[in-house]
Amino acid sequence: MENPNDPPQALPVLPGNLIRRLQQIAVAIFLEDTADFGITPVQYAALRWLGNSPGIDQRTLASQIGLDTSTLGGVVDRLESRGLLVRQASGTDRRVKQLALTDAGQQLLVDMEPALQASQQRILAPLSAKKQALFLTMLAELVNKNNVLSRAPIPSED
Amino acid sequence: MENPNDPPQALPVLPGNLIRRLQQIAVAIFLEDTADFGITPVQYAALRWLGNSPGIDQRTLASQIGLDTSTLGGVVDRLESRGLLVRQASGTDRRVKQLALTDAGQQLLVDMEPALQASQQRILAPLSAKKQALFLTMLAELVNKNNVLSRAPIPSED
DNA sequence: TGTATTTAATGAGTATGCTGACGATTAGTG
DNA sequence: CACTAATCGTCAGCATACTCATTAAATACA
Repeated sequence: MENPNDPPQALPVLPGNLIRRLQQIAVAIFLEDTADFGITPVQYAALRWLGNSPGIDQRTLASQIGLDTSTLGGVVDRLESRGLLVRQASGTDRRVKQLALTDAGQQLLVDMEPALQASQQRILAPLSAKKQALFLTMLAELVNKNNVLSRAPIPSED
Repeated sequence: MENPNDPPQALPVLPGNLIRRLQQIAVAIFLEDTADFGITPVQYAALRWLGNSPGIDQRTLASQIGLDTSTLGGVVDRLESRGLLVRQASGTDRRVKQLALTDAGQQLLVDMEPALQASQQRILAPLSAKKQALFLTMLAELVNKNNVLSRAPIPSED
C-alpha cells in the first residue's frame, strides 16, 4: 500500500487540511439546517453577539467574533439591507457607527434557535457523547491559546 | 457571572464558531511560516496532490482535495500563471484538461517541506503530544463520517 | 444515424476573509 | 491653538468557496 514516492505525510492527514475540510462541512450543515432563514454562519454570529451587546460599534463587534473590520463591514451591510439590524452614527464620536438588532433581528434569533442547535449537534454527531465533550475542550484550547496568531485575534476578557 | 439574558449557549463555545476560528488560525499560521513561498493552503493542497497523481484532470483533483470545480479552476489559473503547473487538453477527450507539476512546482514542494511541517506542528502545539494524537484522530473521524454532508465530498477510496 | 443525456470546464453572482490605503474625525502634544 | 497621532469606517484588490447557468464535447440509445 505504501508507495516510497509518497510525500512524508499524505495530504488527508495534515491538520490544516482536516481543519479546512471540517470547516467546509460545518458550514454546509449549518446552511442546510437553517436554510429557511437564509442566514450564513458569520451573519448568525454577528446577530447573536449583537443581541447580547446592543449599541456596540463595528470595530468592537468585529473583534469579538474574530473578523477584521473590512469583512464585518460587508456582513453588516447585508444584515442592514435585510432589516435585521440598524447602523447609526454615534452622537459623541462621529467616526463610530453603533449597531443594534431590530425587532425582526431579535425574532429571527428566537426562531432559528432549534435549527441552530440541531446543526451544532449534527456536526459532532459522529463522535460519542464523551468524545464530543473531549473534542470541544481541545478545540477551545487550541483556539484560545493560538488566538493571538490569528489575523483578527479576539481580545482576552478584561 | 452568568447573565439570565444570555442565550442558551454563548457564541464562543458553539462548535461551528470554534471550528471557523481554528480554520482562521490555521491559515494564518500557514501563511506566516510559508511566507517566503507566497503559497496559500489550498494552492499547496493542489500542488501536493498533483505531485502524487500527475496527469489527473481538474474534476478529479477538485474532488480529491474537497473543492468544487469552479473554485479549483481559479486556483489552477493562479498556479499555472506562476509556472508551477501546466494545463493541457487531453488527447483522447477534448473536454478534459490534464494537470501536471512543472519542475518549478516539484522544487517548490521540496523547498517548502520544512516550513510546512513547522506550521502543521504549530497549529497543534498548545496540546500535549498525547492530546494532539487524540485530537487528530477525532478530527479525521468527524471529517470522514461527515464527508458526504460537505458541498464537495471527497469520494471514498476504491 | 440522429437525438438526448451526460460530462468537463468555465463564467456570473454571492459571501467570507485578508491586506493596505484612504478620508474623516478625534485625541494628544508643544 | 496648531500640528501630529491615533482611530473608525470604507474601499480596492486578491483568494477561497459555493450555486446555477452555459458551452463544448463525448456517450447512450432509439
